[in-house]
Amino acid sequence: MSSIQALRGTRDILPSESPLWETIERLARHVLNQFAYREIRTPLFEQTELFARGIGEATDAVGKEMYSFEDRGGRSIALRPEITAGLVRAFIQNKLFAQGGVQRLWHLGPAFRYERPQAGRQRQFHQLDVEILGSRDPRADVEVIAIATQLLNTLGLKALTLELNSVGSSEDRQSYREALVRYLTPFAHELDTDSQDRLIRNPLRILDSKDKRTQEIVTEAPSLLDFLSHDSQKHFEGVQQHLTNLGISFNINPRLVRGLDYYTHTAFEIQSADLGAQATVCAGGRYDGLVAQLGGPDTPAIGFGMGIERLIILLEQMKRFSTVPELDIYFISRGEKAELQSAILANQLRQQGYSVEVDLSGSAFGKQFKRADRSGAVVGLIVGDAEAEAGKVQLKWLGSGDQAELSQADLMAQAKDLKAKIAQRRADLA
RNA sequence: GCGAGCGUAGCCAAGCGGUUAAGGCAGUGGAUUGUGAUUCCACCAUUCGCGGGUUCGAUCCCCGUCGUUCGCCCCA
Repeated sequence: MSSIQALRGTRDILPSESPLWETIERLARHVLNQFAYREIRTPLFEQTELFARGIGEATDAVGKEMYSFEDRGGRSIALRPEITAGLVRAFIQNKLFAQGGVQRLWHLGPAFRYERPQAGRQRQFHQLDVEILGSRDPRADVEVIAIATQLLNTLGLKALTLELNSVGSSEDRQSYREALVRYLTPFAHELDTDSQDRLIRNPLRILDSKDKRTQEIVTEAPSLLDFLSHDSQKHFEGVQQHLTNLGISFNINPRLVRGLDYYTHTAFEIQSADLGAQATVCAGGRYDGLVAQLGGPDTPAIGFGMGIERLIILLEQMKRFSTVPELDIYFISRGEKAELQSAILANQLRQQGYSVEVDLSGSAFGKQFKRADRSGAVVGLIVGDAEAEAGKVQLKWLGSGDQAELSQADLMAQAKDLKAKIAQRRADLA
């Protein structure tokens, strides 16, 4: 145990898991392309102040969970606890607003929070972040939701629910907050201790308390939806209308409250029952004030973050994706001359577009065949002393065991043919 | 930050106070200098996360510590 371990809450993504990550990344890229979103890559760390100002000093993500430190120049730096703030900073700094119209952006990468790890939660975790800046139109809200649902559908995930709410403008929320506190204060001593604390710090969060008694009290509480201004209400109705038009079903949840300060109007979460305590795979909302708050021009925006690790948990439960690499050819050779020849042939075949693995062990043919079998290759090419002398090679179909000898020159001459046959063989198996 | 469970090989594990620390998978070598999911044999933990304590004796009991898992808080 004296060897160095990965830090708590961090994890290695091993070769057995990385194909799943690649699948998610590939499909995400594809769907985002369909929606005309463009990738942006921003730094993993930023000035601490960006997060303090953008996300909110009082939020847990910033107040107690941020990895912040002083660099060698005495600047206060933080690893990003989420992606939106940095993306908005880049939007402002690079004056992307000057290109007019709306900007559709996405980014996939790690974020960091100093929390106790548990199911679906790590200190370094990955998020797909999708944002559309410059539109107040409810269709923009629905567009990002449509991206999320299409991506999840493409991955084959079922049994997810879209929870939808509007938290209104900051004025709406302010008046609601007062009404809520007015209602709850007489019950203060009956609330669970966490909620008593929240009554002062962040009353809206009491709405989704897990405590039974608190839940009972909250059922009778005034509803946020009754405090929406006319405009807020109209926007919310627009969102619902467009969702319905697109055939995306949703569940209005007046208790859905987002954790970060910058949200306004639309708030949504996509949840799964199969994730344990962290049910949310994807969460987002509108943040019309954030860009201005960070020093940019007044720009409405909406987006979401999707937790890749949580997605992976769901996909692994389905066991739908293969983790076996696609290997065409496995080279078996023994003897100095044979090993030399097979190295050359392997390289030529790679240049022809094959994926080729060469057995380097020099061990008995029996062992090499065993490894060839397990490698998942379709074809085994064997060069021993006899073949090396005669300039030949044994071509073996590892599935059926059929084997034929041909000259190395013929092998290369028929390389195109072979490729079609390998594809055919693989299709037959699938 | 708080609560609970668990740490025996690369993986899955049995043992729960007496000293040879089961078994399975994987791996390596061999039976078989050249043909693979069959079979057989051998090898693979001076040691049970780490430190301390109790005991004649501790993988097993106690304390601490680290890690891990699940939950709370919070969140993707």
